[in-house]
Amino acid sequence: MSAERQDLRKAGLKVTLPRLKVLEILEDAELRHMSAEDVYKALLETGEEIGLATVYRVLTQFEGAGLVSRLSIDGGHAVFELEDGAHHDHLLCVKCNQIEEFVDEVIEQRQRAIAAEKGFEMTEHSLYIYGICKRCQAENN
Amino acid sequence: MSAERQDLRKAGLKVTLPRLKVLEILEDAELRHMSAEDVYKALLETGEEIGLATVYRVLTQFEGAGLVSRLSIDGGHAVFELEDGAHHDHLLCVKCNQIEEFVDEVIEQRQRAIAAEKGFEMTEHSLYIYGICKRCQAENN
DNA sequence: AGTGTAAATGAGGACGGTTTTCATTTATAT
DNA sequence: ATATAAATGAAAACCGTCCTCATTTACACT
Repeated sequence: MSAERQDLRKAGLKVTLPRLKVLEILEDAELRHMSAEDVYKALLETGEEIGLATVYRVLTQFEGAGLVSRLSIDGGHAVFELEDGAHHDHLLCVKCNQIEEFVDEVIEQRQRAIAAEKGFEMTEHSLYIYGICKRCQAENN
Repeated sequence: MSAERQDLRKAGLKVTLPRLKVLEILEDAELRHMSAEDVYKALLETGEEIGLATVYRVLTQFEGAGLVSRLSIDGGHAVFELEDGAHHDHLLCVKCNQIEEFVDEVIEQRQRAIAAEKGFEMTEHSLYIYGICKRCQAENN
């Protein structure tokens, strides 16, 4: 049994062709961050006839099962990434849309402190730094 | 000439009734953070017959003119707030949708440092802390 | 292996927030 | 006053996402 089949079983999901294929796409993609549309197109390219609605459903289930996490990029569509258990925040290039990840314990700590100060029971947070990546600066277009 | 008229002129916008009324709503509202729909409803309550499309247009123009800023809440609709020149981040209650503001210079600084480390020229950032506010915890519903 | 049953899928339409279109109205410069 | 460019209203278009429902599929149990 492949590793993907096991992952799905462990997540309590029936092993179906759409789920296997979506998981493969996410694992094999050179881009770690993909929108539902990206996954759909990648599936088409590999010759799989899987409906867009199914892609959305599967990604949402994967999110619920903890296999992927969903990022809500500023003002736009959702982007998914394979969950690796390690929390991190994101840095986005506003020109090429490349996404980098980072973790900063100082920021994490300050956030907890602020929530506590305000009397909030923090459930989660989202931090995005927007900017122009090194490569795009070099191309300065 | 009212202060609102001057604000609009200064922003390079023609002084029209819809723009004046939207600005008044934002200034007089007890809620500092309002969606386009909120503003639209508030206008109806004051007896102004201004179309929702116009509200969206006006808010977008105000954003471009620096009169308001737009928050992109996780997964949902946009929320607008009067711009007061002072940068701040937000803390949102996931139960009552109340929004609080905060500024933390340590976090600001760490963000700049992270962008620099990664070779990014930072243009902006967005930080939202989600949680349950004190009041909602007390009601524990 | 065969089969019943609940779950998953595909196709297309619905949906909600936001934006566009285009004909009509309005603010401002002259 | 009037010309003209800009702003507005109403309705339709849009876009990402989700739902509906008929059909297919995976899995549990003979």
